[in-house]
Amino acid sequence: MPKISDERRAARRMQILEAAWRCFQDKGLHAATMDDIIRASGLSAGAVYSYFRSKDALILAAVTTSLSGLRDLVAPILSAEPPLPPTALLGRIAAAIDGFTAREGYDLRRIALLGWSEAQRNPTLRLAMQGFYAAFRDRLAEALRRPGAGDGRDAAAALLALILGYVVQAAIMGDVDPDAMASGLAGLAAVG
Amino acid sequence: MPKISDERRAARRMQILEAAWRCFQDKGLHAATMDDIIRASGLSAGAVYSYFRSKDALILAAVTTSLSGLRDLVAPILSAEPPLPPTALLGRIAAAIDGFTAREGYDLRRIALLGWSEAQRNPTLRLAMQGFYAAFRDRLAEALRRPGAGDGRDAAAALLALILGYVVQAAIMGDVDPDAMASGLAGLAAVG
Amino acid sequence: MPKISDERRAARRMQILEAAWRCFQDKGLHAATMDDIIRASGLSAGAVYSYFRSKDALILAAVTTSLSGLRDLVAPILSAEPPLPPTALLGRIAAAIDGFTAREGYDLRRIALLGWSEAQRNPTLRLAMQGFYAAFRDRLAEALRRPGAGDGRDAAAALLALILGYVVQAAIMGDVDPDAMASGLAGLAAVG
Amino acid sequence: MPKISDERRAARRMQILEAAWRCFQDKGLHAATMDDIIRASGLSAGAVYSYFRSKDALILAAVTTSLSGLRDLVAPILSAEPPLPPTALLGRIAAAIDGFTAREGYDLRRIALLGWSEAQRNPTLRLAMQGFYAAFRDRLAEALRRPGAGDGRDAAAALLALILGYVVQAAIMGDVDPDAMASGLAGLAAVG
DNA sequence: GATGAATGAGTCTTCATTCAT
DNA sequence: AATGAATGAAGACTCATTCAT
Repeated sequence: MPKISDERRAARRMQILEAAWRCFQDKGLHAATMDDIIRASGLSAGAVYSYFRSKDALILAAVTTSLSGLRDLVAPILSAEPPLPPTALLGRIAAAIDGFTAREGYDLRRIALLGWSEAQRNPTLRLAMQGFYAAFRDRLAEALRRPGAGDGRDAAAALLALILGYVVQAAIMGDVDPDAMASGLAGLAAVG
Repeated sequence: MPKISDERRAARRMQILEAAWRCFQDKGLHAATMDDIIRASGLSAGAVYSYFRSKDALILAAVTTSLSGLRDLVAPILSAEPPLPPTALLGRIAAAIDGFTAREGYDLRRIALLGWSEAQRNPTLRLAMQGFYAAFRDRLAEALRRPGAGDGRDAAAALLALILGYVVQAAIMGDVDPDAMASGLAGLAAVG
Repeated sequence: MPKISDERRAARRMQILEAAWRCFQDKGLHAATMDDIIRASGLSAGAVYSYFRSKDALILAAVTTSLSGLRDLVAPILSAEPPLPPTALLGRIAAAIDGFTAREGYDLRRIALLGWSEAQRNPTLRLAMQGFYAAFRDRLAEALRRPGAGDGRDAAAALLALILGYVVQAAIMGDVDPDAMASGLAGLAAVG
Repeated sequence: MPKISDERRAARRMQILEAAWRCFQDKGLHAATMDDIIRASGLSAGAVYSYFRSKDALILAAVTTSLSGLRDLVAPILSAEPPLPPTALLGRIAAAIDGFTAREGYDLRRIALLGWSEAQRNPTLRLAMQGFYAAFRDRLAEALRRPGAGDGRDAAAALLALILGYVVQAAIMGDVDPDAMASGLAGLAAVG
């Protein structure tokens, strides 16, 4: 076979990544075997390994790719004009996360939890995640900044916590939804 | 009279559990081997297996025990009289979580993330966690209930999200603290 | 099982080593698989790996153990009194090598060739071999030293070459014997 | 006229062979992968396989080609007139081997050791080597034959042993040289 | 009761070779 | 003719669990 086109390479890569997401979601990052993923991808072992050097590399790619997909989806919400209030921001972002999930056929919220867990023992992954979440928090701070108020740094940390905590509850409990979250934040503010 | 007193049995159990926490934190739930834990506990393989039927049972015990330790620590905060406002609740609970961690010499916040991940493929663990977090959220709802307001259910979900999200940020980023969280929530309310 | 006795451990180790010698001789160091050796040893994979950390470690042990067995066999020849002349030394040592081989049921001369080959890419093995042959050459030099003559250093290198070259010819050609070797050296001296 | 001239084919063949020598010397016959050799040769997999049917065929060619290169280099020494004495023969041949090595940029003495090792499990290679060394020993016997003496057969075996043993010591120890070898043989004769 | 050596199925990964383009 | 992506059968090694002593 002659050189393969870049598009075809990218398509194959995504094909493997989607197989990995499915397997990781079903069995977890460690219990999913490379053989599971290879079979699910429809390729051979050698082919998969020519796209990802190792299982760790595949895990890293699976997690960071889902993270950047999410970033792209959330970006327009953060730069809405005029800026959205925190409750709307929370509701919209949570809904976007749900939509991301629903669209692809596997629950990337669950992949996120797997990634956090893995980040504790995989330094490369940890760094990637730290970078991602730090940038995300910065963007939240910008979206929350108001003339005459502070830099929005703590508020951004709180809003990020709400988002992450939404993901955890969605993955573990399965009984939360974006609107409830937004109204819950409003309720907290009202009691406050 | 049994060969080994109940006290001694309980002490041994905790000795194994602490070894497991150390190993799990260092290497993750799957990468930590039973041999690692056995060695760290100072006992023999047979002894460890006489306390925990399997690695899964040990994982379950490690996670649920850390969860109930946390519950005991947080209980007084929830039943404070007069009831604390949400920001204070958040700040105090986050501080209690940090204290729990600091006191024992291993970071149970990290164990929590490992548990969430594992819960996705381990039904028993998932059920245990769902029960724990549902009860915790109920107690938060009680603590947030005010005469003339709603049942505090959504607010409790939001507050739980803030707490869980604090744990995630603490474990992954390491750059958040209880006070910042509390003031961030206040900031969100102010902007909102 | 309780702690195993040192004797039993040593016996098991030798059992594995002999299985390894057989397999290495039949297939070579790399073509012989751990599975071959495991099967030949009659033990389980885990048991074999509890005695030898890796295939490389097993190779190292197989080669160095055969080397030290040989050293023990040759020692008395080198310290014969009165000292033997070079031709006798060569004949006796070559015969001892043959005997070592014949006695054990596998041809350690062939293992030697495999070891030399492996030493080129395995630094640990190379160092072990350099140490062994340097010491052996020193002992040859002592055995060759005569009052009023030099230090026997070059002569020892030549005698070592004769021995090593004998091993090569025996392994590759199979048509040499100790006596022919000794008389050949005498012939060389006569022509010289 | 073929698409590619015979010259060009021969040049390509040598290009692959030299890549193979470099790789084999660095990593050994088995640890060197076809991919290593393909990359080192600068050709494509298909191209390399059009010159050598299999890795075994390439190994065979690499070893036998180096052997015949050596034979050509040594031939004039063996047919010197008047015939050289054994010590001179040994010194000159050892020096020629060193020169062969130095000239090409990779150490064919080491390739020889690899070949001996491989010959034990590769019958074709073993036959090729037996043929080569038998012929070489015959030529040594001729060169050693003197009127009124025996047929020089044993002496040739001893001289071949000295040469092979020189190669081993050079490859493993790296602390021998042709002159020391020659004077060592003289010393042996003197003590004898 | 306690020990820790042994088990062996299962994991990740490699690599000689082929063949569609 | 030439390319290099794809194949897939092995290979080395691990580790939860058991059970003879």
